[in-house]
Amino acid sequence: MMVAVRTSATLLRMSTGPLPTLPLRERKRLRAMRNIQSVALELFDREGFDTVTVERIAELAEVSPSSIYRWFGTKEQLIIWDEYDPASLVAFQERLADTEPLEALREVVSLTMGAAFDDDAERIKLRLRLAFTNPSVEAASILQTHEMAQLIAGIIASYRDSDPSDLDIQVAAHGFVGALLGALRHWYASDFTTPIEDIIERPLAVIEQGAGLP
Amino acid sequence: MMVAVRTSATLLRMSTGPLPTLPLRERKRLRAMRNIQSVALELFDREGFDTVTVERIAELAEVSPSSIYRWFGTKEQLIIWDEYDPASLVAFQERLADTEPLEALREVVSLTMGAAFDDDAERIKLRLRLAFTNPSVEAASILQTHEMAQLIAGIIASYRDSDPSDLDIQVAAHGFVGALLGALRHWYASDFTTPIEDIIERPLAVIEQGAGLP
DNA sequence: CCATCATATGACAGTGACTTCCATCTGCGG
DNA sequence: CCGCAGATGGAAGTCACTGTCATATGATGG
Repeated sequence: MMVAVRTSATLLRMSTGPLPTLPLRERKRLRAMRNIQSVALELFDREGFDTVTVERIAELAEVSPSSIYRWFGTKEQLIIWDEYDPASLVAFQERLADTEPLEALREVVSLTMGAAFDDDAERIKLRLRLAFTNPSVEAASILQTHEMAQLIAGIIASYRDSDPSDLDIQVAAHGFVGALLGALRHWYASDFTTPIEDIIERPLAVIEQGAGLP
Repeated sequence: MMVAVRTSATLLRMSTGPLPTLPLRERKRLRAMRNIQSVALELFDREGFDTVTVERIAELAEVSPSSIYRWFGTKEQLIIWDEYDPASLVAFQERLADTEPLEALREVVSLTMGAAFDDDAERIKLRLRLAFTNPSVEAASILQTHEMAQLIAGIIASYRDSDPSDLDIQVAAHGFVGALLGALRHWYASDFTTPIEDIIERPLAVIEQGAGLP
């Protein structure tokens, strides 16, 4: 989440109905997960992340706690999880064939974050607010963005035919996601009034031209 | 830790004895904490972070688990905690009177990371390895660097007489610590063969001139 | 449409990090 | 040396998370 990237399939989707091609079992699980996340978000919003137990979410969503842990892994992922993340990753990797990494990143992130925000702005806001409000959720979010950085590092490395642990690449990848996280924090702090384009554009500009600070 | 910054007091210190000015009670607590951390690091190194329980660390260090939690807060902080961090922060803030923020950052971080590494290289290496190896410790480390970013953002903001949540400032601060974390990860991956100067210099260069990537 | 099989779910019993509370102890000032 | 404030240790409790296994349910071939 947070840096949620959506595939074109999502953009074409008009309603929130399930994709008809998926097996019945998968569809059921996704529907349950959507429901569980909704229940969890509402409870977290009303009573705070720490106060609400997973057991209570399970009761309200009418599933077993075991299933919640099997599907989401951790309590924090109830907020962080984004249904469309996997598909978005695929879309990003497809685009890499045509464009160079940073440009592909710009296009996909920009396009899909806008789409995600248009699609269900309130849910995105709530998730970001919860992420920046609670320390453990924040930690999980940050960790996730760092996994993204490692991913980007790997992609840039293969593009330049060098090693992912290369200093330049590490610094650029982590600098970017760090800056993106900072931009998202600003976005949240500004109550989402800053245009999305800026939120994407500035972190990329930092890598390309520097922050131009004092 | 990780971006450990040490005060000049530390640099002047020749042995590892306690500072004589501190009250007896504080000295005792610091001595206990040093010992607990040593015990913990050794156990984590030998048996893995998840396998070792806090209770067992408490037994070996001859303190109660209560005290460990009171002093360190979390199990992860047994690795992350750095005795000299608070004093280093003070040193950084003192230097801000003379120099502009980025330069002060460069000087203090460079000087003190070098000193820390010279002082007890093996301990630093071990802590970094544990931090980059175990997910929960990594999360805690990353969270700490983000607190550092917020701190830097605040300092730059007051220097430029603007708001800490300003987009430029947020992006620069988080970009820097993100890049620094990336550099540290590279440092660890290179088995600490990369010169420390580079580890500090590159992240700052990213902010000042960009990564110059593709 | 049904039997069979693979797989997913739910119930249960743990483990261990972390919190809270209180009795006890120990430096510290008079 | 005494009395006090604050620190420590001990015990009991909460809850996230993990394994295990019987049961249920969707997929598959007849």
